[in-house]
Amino acid sequence: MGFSRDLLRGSLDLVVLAELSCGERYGYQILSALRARSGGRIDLKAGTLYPILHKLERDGCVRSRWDESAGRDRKWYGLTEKGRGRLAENTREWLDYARCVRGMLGGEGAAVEGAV
Amino acid sequence: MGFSRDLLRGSLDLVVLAELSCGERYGYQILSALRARSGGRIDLKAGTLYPILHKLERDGCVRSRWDESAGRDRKWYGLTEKGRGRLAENTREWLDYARCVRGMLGGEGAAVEGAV
DNA sequence: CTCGATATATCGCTGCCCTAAGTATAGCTC
DNA sequence: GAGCTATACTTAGGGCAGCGATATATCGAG
Repeated sequence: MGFSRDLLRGSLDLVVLAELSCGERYGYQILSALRARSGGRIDLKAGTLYPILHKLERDGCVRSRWDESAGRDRKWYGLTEKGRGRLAENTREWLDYARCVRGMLGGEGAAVEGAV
Repeated sequence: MGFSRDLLRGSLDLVVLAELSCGERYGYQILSALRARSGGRIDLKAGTLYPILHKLERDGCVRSRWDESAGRDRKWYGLTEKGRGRLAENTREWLDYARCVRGMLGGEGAAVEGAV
C-alpha cells in the first residue's frame, strides 16, 4: 500500500516541486500525477497538497494563475526562478540523505536490493 | 549541516535498528555511531533517541539489560527476533520509497548524481 | 575542584500532515 | 431535471514525533 506517513514527510515539498519542474500543473492534476508515477503509493489528499502549494507560493517558489476559460475553474501553478533553486537544493539534500541512510543499512540493504 | 528534521523522520527507527543489527549497543554509543557514520549529519539528541529505544522495547523489537560493572551504568540494547523482522520489513519499505522518490526526481536527480 | 564529556531519562513546545467538512461545477444516468 | 460521481479548491482542527530544556550522576583533565 502507501508508504508510512512519516516516510513521505520531508519529501513532500520536493516531489511537488519536481512535478512542477516539467511544466505548469493544477492541483488536482498533481494529485493524479503523483499517484500514477508512484504506482498509487503516494496518494496525497487535497487537504495535504493545497496547503503545501500555498506555502510554496508564499515563499515565492511557485506562481499561480486562475484559468476560468474551461468549464471548471483551475488554478495553475508554475515554478519561479527561486523555485528552481529550491528544487535543486532540496534534490541535492535528498540524494545526500538517501545515500547516507543507504550506507547505514549496509549489508541489510544490499541483501534486499542491490542499488537504490 | 544536518539533514532537515523532517527528512529523518520516518527513518529514525530504521537507522537505529540497523545500528543494533551489528550487535549490542548502549544509547550514548548509538548517538556517536550514527554521528560518525553519517559524517555528522545525523546528530540525534538524547531526548530523541531514548524515547525511540523505549518504544522499540515496548514493541518487543529490542531487549535491554543494565550493566553496572563499569563505573558508569550503561543500558545495553540488542535486537530480538521480532526486531530483526521489523528491520527487514522497514528496510524493504525504505528502499521502495527511495526508489520511488528517486524516480520522481527524474532528470533533476540524474543531473546531480547518477545513482543513489 | 571546576569543567566538559559520558550516560540516561522525561516533559513541554512546535510544526507538519491528515481528517473532516465545506463550496461549487461538469457530465452522466435514469 | 433529479441525483450521483468526478472534478476542483479551501480551511479548520487534531494528533504525533522530534527537539530543546532540564534533571541527575560519574569520570577524567586541567
